[in-house]
Amino acid sequence: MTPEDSVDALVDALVRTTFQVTGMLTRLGAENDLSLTQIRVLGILRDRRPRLTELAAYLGVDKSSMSGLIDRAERRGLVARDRNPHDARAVDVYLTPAGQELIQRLFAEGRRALAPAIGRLPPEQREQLIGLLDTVLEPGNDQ
Amino acid sequence: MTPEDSVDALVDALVRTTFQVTGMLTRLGAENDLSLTQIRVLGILRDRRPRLTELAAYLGVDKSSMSGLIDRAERRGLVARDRNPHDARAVDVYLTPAGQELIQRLFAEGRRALAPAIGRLPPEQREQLIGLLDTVLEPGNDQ
DNA sequence: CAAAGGTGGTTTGTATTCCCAACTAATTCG
DNA sequence: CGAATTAGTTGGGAATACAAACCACCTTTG
Repeated sequence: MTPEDSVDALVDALVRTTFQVTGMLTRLGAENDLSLTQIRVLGILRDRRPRLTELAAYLGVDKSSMSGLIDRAERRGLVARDRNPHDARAVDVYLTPAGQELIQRLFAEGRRALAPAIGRLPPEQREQLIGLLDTVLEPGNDQ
Repeated sequence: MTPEDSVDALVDALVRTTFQVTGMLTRLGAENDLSLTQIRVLGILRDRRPRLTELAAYLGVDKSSMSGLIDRAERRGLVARDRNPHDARAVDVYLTPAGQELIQRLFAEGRRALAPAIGRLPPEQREQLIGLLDTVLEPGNDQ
């Protein structure tokens, strides 16, 4: 396998993994009245408090889409808005306790859904895989 | 790290990876007038010729959603329908040459977008990662 | 420091996506 | 053969998405 081939094969494997996990998340979301995008929003907010445009950029959607998305999530009591203290134009978004609880529950369900797949890997290989994924994704959104 | 912890950490890493790749795919799709779901459809059809309901189940959406989705993709000349020869109720979906060309181009763009991330991994670790991902996801859609 | 331009969000309008429920047609099973 | 299933489509209504227009606030510059 040449280095070029390994890039191709790895992109392929990453995309297939993504599709599989996305399918799982979509089903999980449907059971909880959440769209895939909403799940992604909650997942990102788990450990961040971005402004609205940052969130939109991270998710790859338009800021106007994000505005409505946050509207509905806010109406459901899952997230809240706050004016950014350093920039009066900006709006920070964060999880409410209810939102935190929900994402935590989803995460637990996700763990259960992925358990059979992960179980195919002995623990030491799991840690190896974690390390490799972390290396690949570390610096956040390049591009 | 206990085995239980490694499950948690791996789920986390897989989900974060999925979010990142999904963001990339969403942006890529937007540049080509494709929704994320349409990209997933094209991606699946790359090496399969499923019937409509299979496709819907795989993507985690309702078959009626899939019907319209295929309608629009068909109108754009990307996919085509064919009656299943063994079951007159069923409809097989497959990529047209134009669809094949498009998904190929998307794949190339995806490779370019992921290049900096993948570049952080030496070739032998890439192959290791490919192997691990294959092991985890091998048997297709369990659950 | 005031005007000009840039940036962050919201709103409006339109197309797409999605679920649900109802329906048709084909298959399977009793 | 008739009843129950299964595959797919259609129609209705909500959510999601982008683009464009807009307001408010920042930043830069003369």
